[in-house]
Amino acid sequence: MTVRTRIAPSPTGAPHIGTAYIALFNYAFAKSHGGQFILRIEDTDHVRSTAESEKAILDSLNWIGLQWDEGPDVGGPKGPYRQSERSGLYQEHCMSLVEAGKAYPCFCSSERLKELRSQQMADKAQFMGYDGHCSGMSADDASKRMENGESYVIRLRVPQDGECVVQDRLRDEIRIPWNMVDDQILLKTDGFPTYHLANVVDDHLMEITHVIRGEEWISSTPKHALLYEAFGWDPPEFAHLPLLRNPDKSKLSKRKNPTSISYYQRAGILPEALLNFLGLMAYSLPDGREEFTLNDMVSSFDLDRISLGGPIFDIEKLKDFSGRYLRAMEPEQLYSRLKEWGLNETTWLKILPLARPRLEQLSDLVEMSAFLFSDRLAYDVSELINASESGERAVELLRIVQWEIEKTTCWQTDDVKQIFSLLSEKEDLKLKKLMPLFFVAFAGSSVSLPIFDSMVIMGKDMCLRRIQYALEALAEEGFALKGKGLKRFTSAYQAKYNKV
RNA sequence: GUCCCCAUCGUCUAGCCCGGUCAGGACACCAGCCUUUCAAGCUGGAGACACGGGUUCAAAUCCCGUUGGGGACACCA
Repeated sequence: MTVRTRIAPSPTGAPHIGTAYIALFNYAFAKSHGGQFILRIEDTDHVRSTAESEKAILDSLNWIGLQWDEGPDVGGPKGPYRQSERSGLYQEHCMSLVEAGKAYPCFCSSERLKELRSQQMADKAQFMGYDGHCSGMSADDASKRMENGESYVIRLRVPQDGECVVQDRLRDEIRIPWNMVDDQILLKTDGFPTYHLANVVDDHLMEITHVIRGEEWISSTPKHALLYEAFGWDPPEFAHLPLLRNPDKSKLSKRKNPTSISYYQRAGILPEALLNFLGLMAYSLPDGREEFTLNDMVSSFDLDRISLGGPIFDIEKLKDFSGRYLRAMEPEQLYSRLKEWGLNETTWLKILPLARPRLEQLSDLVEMSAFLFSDRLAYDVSELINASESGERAVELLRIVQWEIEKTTCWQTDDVKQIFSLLSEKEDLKLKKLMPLFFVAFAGSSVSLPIFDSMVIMGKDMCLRRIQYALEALAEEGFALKGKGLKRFTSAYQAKYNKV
């Protein structure tokens, strides 16, 4: 039996550093056993999935140096590798479960479910989840209602009592009482599968032998185990990796840390250093070496050496690693990496039209454009505060723009401009009044190159990071939104900006 | 709240499975050396077995409990 592992990202946002981390271990495990590593796109959430995001994920994983044997771009014998192109498969499989009585149609409205949930919350119920309202319906009744065109979902029939024993490669067996598991939706109203169904069907059909994924999945593993059993399939071996954490130990999140791989790319972290560093998270080579290549890791890889404490993603140490790799390069090599990174003709030709009207000496150019290549700017906090009505107001405006940037999927000058036009309109402030703050936040000075174009050159992730840096600088001076104030501001923002 | 997972320097970790070396390394920090400065480099320093009970001649290591942290509880993955 050849080992086959997979990474199954969902294309619903910026490529996440955690995806690369999980992918790395899947890759290392498969390759160390002479097996295959597969990339599958889990785009069953058709509302949130985008083609841009899918592309960004593939690009990022490629950038970091991970290559898959099968995937949507390279093809393979078990394709298609995009779940949206496999809908028929899930429906067939799901209906076979219904016929066998292992799943059932449910006609409950989302209103009823919402009510149920808030009731459970209010009662502080021990069990939160579906109450099995439709589970006892006769097959006749159900098919009648389906024929009548009523919308429905298909739910998995989960045992009422007893416990599910899950084998985890990295832990002892995990026992979860069945009454903690609710009748999971398998097929949504739109006919698309949920993660649980699609994942199990695909892992089986793609002959995945080892499911190496994040710890967040432990509690839904019983559903997956039950599905394998219902289909009469042998389950793969499960290994749940500890989650990457923020410095405050919570699960790594973009609110508290840059999580997008493309940010690290823009910031000039070397991909081999990032990969090396990720290999140090929850893992160590048997010989204790800290600097290693992907091949080094593969050749000595031992999944059982994973340590289970959730590692904090420490950017300082990542920078140190990047520095080691950089310093080891010959100047020629360094120069070519610099060009590859972005210090090249293409970039300069984008910058020059912006800089030209402002030039007196050629030498002006370097200072003028330095911020486009920087990571963290040396902020003068008083400038940040003075560029707005007050420190508090600066924080609010930066926050709004942060949220608005996150919402955009396109990143051309017009898209950027639109963000600020909206802000100007909603906040009833002229752009001239509004923009100084953002000049300082993005460029480090209220006098700079045209900011919308500059933002496009820097890229969305770097812009987001600059806001974070500016917010940090303001927080050091005591200007911050947190706790209840943040909550109140967030809902006010949503009411104001999210008009549908 | 309920269920589940986890627990060695501030951080990443070695050691744990198979009890017995001053608990080892790396980042960060501090000091010295080198150096026109800084960085890098080199040398040194400070810094951890969460707590309480067992088992044992002996516990970071095995067992139980407590505490702490984290995750999950969606027609998201």
